[in-house]
Amino acid sequence: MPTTCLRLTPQRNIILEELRGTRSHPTADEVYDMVRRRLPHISLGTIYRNLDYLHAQGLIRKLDKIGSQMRFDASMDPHLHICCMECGKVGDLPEDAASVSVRQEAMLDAEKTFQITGHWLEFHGVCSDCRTKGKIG
Amino acid sequence: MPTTCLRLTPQRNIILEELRGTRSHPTADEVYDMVRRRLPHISLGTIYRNLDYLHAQGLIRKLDKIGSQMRFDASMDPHLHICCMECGKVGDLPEDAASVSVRQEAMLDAEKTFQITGHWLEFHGVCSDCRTKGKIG
DNA sequence: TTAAGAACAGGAACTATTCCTATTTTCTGT
DNA sequence: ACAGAAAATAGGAATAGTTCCTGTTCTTAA
Ligand SMILES: [Mn+2]
Ligand SMILES: [Mn+2]
Ligand SMILES: [Zn+2]
Ligand SMILES: [Zn+2]
Repeated sequence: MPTTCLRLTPQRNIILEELRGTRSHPTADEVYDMVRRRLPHISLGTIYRNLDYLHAQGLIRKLDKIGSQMRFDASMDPHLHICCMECGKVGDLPEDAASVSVRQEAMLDAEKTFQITGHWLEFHGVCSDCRTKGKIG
Repeated sequence: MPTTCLRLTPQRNIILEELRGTRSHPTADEVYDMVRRRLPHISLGTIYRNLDYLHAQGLIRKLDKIGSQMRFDASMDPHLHICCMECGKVGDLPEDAASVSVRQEAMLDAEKTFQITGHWLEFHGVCSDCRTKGKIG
């Protein structure tokens, strides 16, 4: 059996290290800026390709529903996200902060057409920076 | 007091009528195709501008988290959405099909930084068309 | 060692959406 | 009804996040 081994090139390693070193859920070009300090000749295409690769390998998360740009997250333990409606900052919520309960009887009709496989839940709010700005300005 | 009156131009009226005549949650250029049959000279910019206007006036919904394109929905009664992971089709679920319960104690820590104002919940699944295609092909 | 495959840098292409501008339509006060 | 002001429109250019392409370099496995 051909083992689909994980190939960790220097570029992939450094992308992963940088992502693991932040809690800011950076966009692709924020990752680009972080990685370029250590690999000045890396290309943005390599950033995108390898973020996709690492996500496909199950090593990082890809948040494609938050804001207008994709964001990436190296923490794989189950948790929820909250996004500031003013500045777009993304924060973490503990996994048990909220739960989604589904009423089967109400789903039955929908299940005739759609087979439900999962869901996406995200929270919206205002971060502390934007709240203080709002009070002063 | 200056009353901010609702301006319903012919273009806006027809966009609204077409959107109210479908349950397909169309994208902007699908609305464009629908409206162009009745207004052959309308521009895509007018479609976008007026879909934004109608959304700002609270007359339609704008689904910006589903798939890679915005989708629009004229049914304003509260309901949830389910999106086919194969073809991107969007369907409705009754509002009481699912509920999100939030554990206040788990939120307290997060509330110190983020003030939570709302949330977004959407379901993922496979539509019946894609299920039959999968079985045959 | 060598051939095949994978990943790379750099930059072009793609595309959904927004922006710009000259023209037309609608509104408001007289 | 009329004139001036404000808003909306058509058409097309610009923007920007992401993907794709190409020639080159690196890695892996006989
Ligand atoms: Mn996170
Ligand atoms: Mn709907
Ligand atoms: Zn903020
Ligand atoms: Zn489908």
